[in-house]
Parts: sequence; structure tokens; C-alpha cells
Amino acid sequence: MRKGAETRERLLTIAESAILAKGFGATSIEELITEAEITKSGFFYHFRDKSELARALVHRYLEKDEVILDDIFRRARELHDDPLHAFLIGLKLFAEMMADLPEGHPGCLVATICYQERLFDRDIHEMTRSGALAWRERFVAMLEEISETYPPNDDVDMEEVADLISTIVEGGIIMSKALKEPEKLAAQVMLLRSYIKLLFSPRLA
Amino acid sequence: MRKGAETRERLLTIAESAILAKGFGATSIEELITEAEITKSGFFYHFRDKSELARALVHRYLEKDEVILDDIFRRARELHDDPLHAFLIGLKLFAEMMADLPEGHPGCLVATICYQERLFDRDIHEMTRSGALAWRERFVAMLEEISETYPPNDDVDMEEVADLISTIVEGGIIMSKALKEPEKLAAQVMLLRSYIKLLFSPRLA
DNA sequence: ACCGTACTGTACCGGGGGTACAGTACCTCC
DNA sequence: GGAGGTACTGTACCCCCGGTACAGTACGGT
Repeated sequence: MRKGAETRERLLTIAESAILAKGFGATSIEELITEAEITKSGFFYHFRDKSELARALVHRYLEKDEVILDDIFRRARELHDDPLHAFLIGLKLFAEMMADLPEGHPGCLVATICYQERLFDRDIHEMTRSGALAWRERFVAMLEEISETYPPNDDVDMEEVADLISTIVEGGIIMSKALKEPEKLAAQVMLLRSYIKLLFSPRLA
Repeated sequence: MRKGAETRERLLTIAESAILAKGFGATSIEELITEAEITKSGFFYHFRDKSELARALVHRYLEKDEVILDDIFRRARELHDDPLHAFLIGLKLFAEMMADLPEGHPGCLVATICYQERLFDRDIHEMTRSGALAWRERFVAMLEEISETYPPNDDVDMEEVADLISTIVEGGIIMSKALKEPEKLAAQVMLLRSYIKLLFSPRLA
């Protein structure tokens, strides 16, 4: 039981980094078991097929992601009681976390899956979609609380602004990779912070 | 000569949509030649190997992209002589173009390649990087002209703002796909427009 | 008639996904 | 201390696909 879960986790970790670097279709079960030092039978003991591996991967990824975001914005709220300032602090903490990744962000599983749609079944697409909707709901709640105190300086839909956060993180990861500038992601998140500041700043009314 | 170029173009078009839907590694030469109705030998007559196909694909993609952007921002400038208003019009035209894609944006080749780095050689990475730098230069030039007349309302680096445009397009494509909301991309580009408006609007100084 | 272009046809190799089982080492619980 | 479950290994096998090699050919222009 204990040992099985460890091997499974090791397989998932190896698979995640391989898939983010080469894509799902180009990642062979062979290379995963070589790196994990088990046999092919061992792999199929843990996962019925490659598609079950994908499901387990996305499940684990989204759960970890939730924990990280919960943690950052909970700490931000502890540092400042005002919703706008707490949110700006949260974005700063997030940007710092992205800047602390020495080789840049390894990539988002949701993005990989979107760019290889045809390889995955309806289940996986449901999972990534609800992951993206969870991001939206999290940020919409914060933004609506902010706009109660600070009327926005432009007529924008808060749901769109919430999605803009995910958009900039996803886009920032790609631009970091394309430009080979790992620090780009953090810088783009800080620009988002600049927009939030301008959007809600009462001095500019 | 004439017929050869046609077949080659057909292969590139088929390959592009297959790669954007399934990834490079998962796209088989077999399926490309089946759809193009030629033999495997015919494929290898046009491309030495899969990697040469990739190079040709990226080359064609970036050239088309340049033409489209040139066109949009040239027309925008014809519609308004002021650099800020022309840029805002250009973003609107761009958003409309994205909204007119009935099935949503098919995806950006640069993004696919970034998420499958290990499958491509140095040449291809140089091509995608210079593509991203070309986007930056195009927008930096416009933004600097704008900031001569309209001092920005926040202390931001114009190179970062230029990259934000690419970031939002790349991220918007992913969010459209993840959420299965094709109209999301256009909406996110319009939010970027809102940021540019707030950043340069003299009324908010 | 000849030459280049644009292919087709055939044959072959090795690797990878996936299936099917039989066997086994180890631990736990009764 | 035996039974049964967990977590594997070992072996054998099938088919498909990427990729290579190279011989042959239909056709259009000069």
C-alpha cells in the first residue's frame, strides 16, 4: 500500500515533466519505466493505460494548484485587510514565486492538454475545463469584493478580469519559453498588477 | 514545379492543423499522406524528414502572421492619425478578426512548439524566438510613439507592455480552448484595450 | 529524343503501445 | 503459521508507425 503509492507518485512526477517537455503523444511508456526503474508490467499495474495516467496527472496537478493558490491569497489577506491591497499583495507573492523558479515555469498541464485536444477523451476535457472555471470563480469572488469598495474606472465585466489573470499566467509561460527569458512570466504578472491598480485606483476617478 | 508547390502547400496545411490538434509527436506522417492522397515516398520527396516539415511550417506561419498584423495596423492607421487611437482601433480590428473565427482560434504554432521543446532542434527554437521578438518590436514602436504624446499613468516598461499583447493573445487562445468558449480570446483582447486606454488616458492624470 | 520534376512501389528495420498471464517477494491479519 | 492481498517481475507476442533505401515511371517542357 505505502510502497505502491510512492511508485505511483514517482511515475506521475516523471510523466508530468516528460509530457510538459515533449507532449503526451511523444512521451513513451518505455522512457517513463526506464527512469522510474520498473518494468512495463509494473506500469500497467498502476495504470490501466496511458489515458488513465493522463487522468491521474491532471487530477494531481489541479489539486496541487488549488493548494498553492489558497496558500498565497490566504497569506496575502493576513498581511492586509483591505481586499484591493490584499489582492495586489497576492499578485506580488505570486510573481515572486514565479521568479523563484530557476529554470522558469515548467509549463501548465491544462495548456498542454488544450494544445493536444485530439489525444484526450471527454473526461480529461471536463477536468481541465472545471479547473479553469475554478480559477475564474476564485478571482471573481475577490474582484467583486474589491469593486464594492473601489468602483472600477472602466466598464468591464469582472468575470473577464478574473479570466485575464489565468490568461496572463498561461500566456506568460509561453512567452517565457518562446523568448527564453524565464523572468518574463513574473514581469507579465506584475503588469497585470499595474492594470488592477489602474482599474481600481480611486485617485484616477 | 507548379504542381509540386501545390502538393507541398497542401501537405503543410494538413500538417499544421493536425499538429495544432494533436501535437507534433503524435502526428504521424501516415495520416498526413492519407489526407493529402499521396504516398510516403511522395512526402519524403518534399521534406527530408519530419524536422524539415516543422521548419517549413514555422517559416510559413510566421510569414503569414506578419502579413496579417501589417495589414490590420496599417488599416487602423488609415482610419485615425493619432497613434493612441489608431492602436486602439487596431486592437478592436484584431479582436473582431478573432471573434470571426467560427470554431475559435485553431492555435498558435509558436505555443505548440514551446510546449514540446524537446522535440525540436536549435533552428526551430531560433525561429520561434525571433518570431516573438518581431512581435515585441512591432508593438514597442507603436507604444513609444503613443507615450510621446500621452505620458503613461503608471511607471511601466514599454517592452513589457508590448510583450503583454502577445501574452494575452497566447493566453487567450489557451483559455478559449480550456473553457470551450471560442469568444473568450476576443474578449480578453478587448480587456487589453481597456488597459491601454487606462494607461494612456489623459483624463485620469 | 531527352531531361528534370514529381512522384509511385516495394522492401525492410526497429521501437513503442498494448495484451495476456504466470510467477514471486513481502507484509499483514487472523 | 498459513491465507490472502499488494506490488510488482518475466516472458512472449502482435501490430502499427517512423524512417530509410532505392528502383521505377508518368509527364511536361525544350
